[in-house]
Amino acid sequence: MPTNFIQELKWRGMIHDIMPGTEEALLKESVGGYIGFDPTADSLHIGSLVQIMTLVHFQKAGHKPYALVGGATGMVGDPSGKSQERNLLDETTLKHNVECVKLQLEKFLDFKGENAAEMVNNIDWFCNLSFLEFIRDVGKHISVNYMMAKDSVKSRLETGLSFTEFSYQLVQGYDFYYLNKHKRCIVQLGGSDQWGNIVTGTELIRRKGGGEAYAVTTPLIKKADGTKFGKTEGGNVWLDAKKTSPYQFYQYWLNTSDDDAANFIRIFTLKTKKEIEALEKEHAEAPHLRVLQKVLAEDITVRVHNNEALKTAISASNILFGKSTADDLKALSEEDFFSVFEGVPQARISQAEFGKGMSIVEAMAGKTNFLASNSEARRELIANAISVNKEKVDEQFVISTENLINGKYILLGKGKKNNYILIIEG
RNA sequence: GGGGAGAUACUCAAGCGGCCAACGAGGGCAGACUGUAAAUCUGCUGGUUACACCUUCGCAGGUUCGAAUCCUGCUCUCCCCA
Repeated sequence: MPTNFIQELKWRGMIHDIMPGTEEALLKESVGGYIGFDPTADSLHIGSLVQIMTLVHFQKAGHKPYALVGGATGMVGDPSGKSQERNLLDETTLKHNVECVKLQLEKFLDFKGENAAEMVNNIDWFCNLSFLEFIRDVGKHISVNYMMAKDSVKSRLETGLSFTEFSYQLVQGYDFYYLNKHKRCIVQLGGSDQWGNIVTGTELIRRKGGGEAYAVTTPLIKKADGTKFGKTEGGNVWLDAKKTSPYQFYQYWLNTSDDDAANFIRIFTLKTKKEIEALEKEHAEAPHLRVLQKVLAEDITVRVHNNEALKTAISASNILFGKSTADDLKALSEEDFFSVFEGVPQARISQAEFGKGMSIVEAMAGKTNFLASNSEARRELIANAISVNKEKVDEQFVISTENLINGKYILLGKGKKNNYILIIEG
């Protein structure tokens, strides 16, 4: 007997829109449900984490989750939320992306047991479907008028969209139909921008076979300060450790504002209502300890990466933001040093170039490009923002061999949050 | 087709012959405070071999001792009338 999936999402604030009858249908018996992931890059980013969590909850409620990687839909391009026609990815890149995304998704779901998760790729049912078959069997059931009424299409009529993007909703709709017919998939989940596409699917299922089909969408995640969720100056926050190091990943969550932390912990962790309320109380009593942010960051980092990565991220954070000194830095073994500072920008300079020493300005800008120009380095030095091995320095400072840790590397810093490692190669 | 307005640094927006590397606001960065927060206060926000020099105010020329500011042409944008 399944538990109440919809109520679970509701108290977590994860429901934007829901089709009438969905809750009842999901309570009757264990069924299948799916979410599609776009292979637009070779890694998912934390925006997709909402969708992943929805699938996780779906499975926990006793249903069978299907994670669909859009090998076929990726070839078409979803116009939803896009103001311009997209460029198509070539097939090789697409294949590569599909494989990468698949591997990432596999981490989160349980592929064993009665309601084991399943990975599907829509290229498998599209590759043998001919164009004529498609427009006869699928296109015949959905009117152009209906398709044009969708926001994703309507908002593009002024600027234009290709037939390819226009057809997208039919392609995605067919996915739903296919999974509904072959895998007993009765609900499609997704972000709120997917509502239109999902509904085309339920419509197709009803018209083509009279089957039952439902839809649930999650809200777009917003931050209280109005900036985009999941973005930093450096770009997206990725799930791939090669693109966003576990340290940066951990830091992103740790820096969640008080206003957002309570929402995020509901959405991105599996903590129960009781646990979360207790944490909120604790946080309210001692806000400076930032219990919510810490639990949030730890929980997600462990699930996306692993325990080991979390440990390193925490120790890196303690060293960079805690009370540690130059001596603590020097006490780290070389291996620890580099694993702690993985993901921190690095530059290498030859022994010859370093010579007996190097001015701090050259080390920050001229020779390394950590900062855009020597002028900027000077400005920051005057503002007392630059540190060498955690100690503030002034413009006169010259880095000498004595400052090098283990004789070969050194930690430079600008302000509280920017660190750079300079390595002298022998 | 006719008439008018405009194009200034990341964005908005002053300046209309020398005092302009260019007011101000936003954004960004940093300092203080703090909780690696918010709010607040302060400084910075073209480059360099730095009390000077160099490159910048749509593009290309010109006038002048000297122009972002004046003239000519070009490109683009907006508005009004038909």
